[in-house]
Amino acid sequence: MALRVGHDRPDPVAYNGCVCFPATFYHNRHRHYRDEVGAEAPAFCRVILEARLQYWADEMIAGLPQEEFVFNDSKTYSGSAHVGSLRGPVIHDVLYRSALDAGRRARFLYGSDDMDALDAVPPGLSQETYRPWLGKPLCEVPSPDGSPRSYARYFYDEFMAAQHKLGISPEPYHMSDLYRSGRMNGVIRTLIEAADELRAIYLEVSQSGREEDWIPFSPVCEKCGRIAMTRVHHFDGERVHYRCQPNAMHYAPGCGHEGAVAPWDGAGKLPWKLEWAARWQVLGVNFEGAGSDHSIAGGSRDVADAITRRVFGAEPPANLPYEFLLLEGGKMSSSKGIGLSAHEATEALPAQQLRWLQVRTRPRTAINFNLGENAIPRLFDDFDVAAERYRDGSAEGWQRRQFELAQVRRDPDVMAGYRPRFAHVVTISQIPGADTETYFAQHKGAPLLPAESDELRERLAYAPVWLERFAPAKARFEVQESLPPEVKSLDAAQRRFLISFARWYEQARPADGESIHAAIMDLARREQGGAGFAFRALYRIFLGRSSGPRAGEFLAALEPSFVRSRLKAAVAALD
RNA sequence: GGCCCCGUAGUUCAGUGGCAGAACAGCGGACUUUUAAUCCGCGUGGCGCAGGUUCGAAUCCUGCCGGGGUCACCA
Repeated sequence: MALRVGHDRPDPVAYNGCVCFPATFYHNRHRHYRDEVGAEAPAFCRVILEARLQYWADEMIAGLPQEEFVFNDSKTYSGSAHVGSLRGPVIHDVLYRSALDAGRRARFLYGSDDMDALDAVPPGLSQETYRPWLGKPLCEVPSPDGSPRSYARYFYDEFMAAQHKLGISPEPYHMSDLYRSGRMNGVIRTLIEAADELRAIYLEVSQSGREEDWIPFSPVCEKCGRIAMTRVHHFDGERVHYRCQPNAMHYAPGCGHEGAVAPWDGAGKLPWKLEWAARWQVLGVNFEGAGSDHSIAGGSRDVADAITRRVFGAEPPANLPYEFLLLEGGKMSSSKGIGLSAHEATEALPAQQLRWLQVRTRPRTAINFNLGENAIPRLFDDFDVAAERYRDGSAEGWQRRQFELAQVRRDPDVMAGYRPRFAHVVTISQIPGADTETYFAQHKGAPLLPAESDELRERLAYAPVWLERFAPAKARFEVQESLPPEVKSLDAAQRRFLISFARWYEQARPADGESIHAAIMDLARREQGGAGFAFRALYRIFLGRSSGPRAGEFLAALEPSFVRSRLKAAVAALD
């Protein structure tokens, strides 16, 4: 927007009870007064910089009139939900918490679209067992674990467990319950009777035609039990007349049955785009973000919005299009076996870091999620930096909110507490017998608070997972149980050093890493060429390699009797 | 082909009209060169390219280049 001094005037912004103007206007005004009036600009031209420093969720909530927010999100469980599916729940949970923090009333609903058909058998499940179920509603398909719950319910429970780990606890619902209880009956009738209008909406909004006798409903076939390929061609006021079409879907055939059934109480379902609009009415949803696949111009969100306005005469929920979570730069696909399920992700890295990863990124930006090399330690580091800035007050307002909303549990002691660097914990965790609690209390400079001990224990518990699955080889080390045979490769200077170091260690009985480090340097100085040879000798006999963690602290953390016997054995082997 | 997102330090990314930032890596130091654990210090930059708007552009507009995503039906 181009502004001219003394001409255009931007819309004022209400902020904290003051009327303010955008920065551009202020600067133009300021120049105008300075150059043409020869005076200071009046005080009413105030630039409120804080306004653009808000966290996106708070800004969004502040801009909406809802007295009570009803957030909704849902998913079809045709298999394990992949980790990218967590983006919707995280975004909605952040908005939900933001609304509550703003003093609004709010609910957060999460649905299982379990009237949808099974459209593929995911890899890992028996093709023979599940092929007969293709095309049937997920609420009817048996669970993979043999339990009485449905296939959809099994994967729903798995995904909700992952959500709970991230601190997300929406109110659950299942579309099959909504249909069977009759709560959908009213909107089903409205939509079936509005078939002509719906056909027009499809044509206008998404440029896709529907046949003249198209009725928007898919009954469960009374003969074969499939729902995906039934086509209704007539509604007589009470019953829909349908045919189970043999060639409608590529993944499973219809049985050819022709019948008529009352479309109420779970006898079938609405097509997706209509069902979306219908459930908004039934559940009173007034905010629902949509993934970028739905958010295409003329896509399902546009159709659902148009139906809400034109058929239900209501305003559609506020929208927030969001991008996906990509793994290693590519889209995850459970059917191709690429990617990681949400459940697996909560085992591959701590829930707190998984939540942080998503909360720190704005919804419209795709998250490129990596697990390899040092990605996870860096995630810890980034989180810890945010925590430190939160603690010492140097964080901007939006950064504070980002950190608050990233918390799995909003525990003030944890948020403000000391946290050991993850890479540090990884190293200490590999030293057998190390007293980690004491070690990190010493590093902190004070005893650990209960919440800090918990945090340490969580990191200690996760360290072996990272070491085993993702760490580069050089991050791993192992104290050798017996003297490594490569001790023979040590040279004369290293042998002399080990003899004198063993003697010193025997006499000094050192208790702390610093004095050990000092002794190593001291003894090494007696040889030529720096201290490297001495450290390499120690790493060789304890770890079987030529480098390792800081030697002083490392040796101090080991059992003294073990250190003595290993030194003795090494000296003996070198004779 | 249409649409959306991204392109900023070696790397991953913040910043979205007002003095180019952080983390990690790196470099220097903490005993006279051990180290992917600690501490202190140091920012290494044509903000993808070309125009435009503006007093002022990484930020807004147009076009282009590169990367990713998405677009029948179904969901």
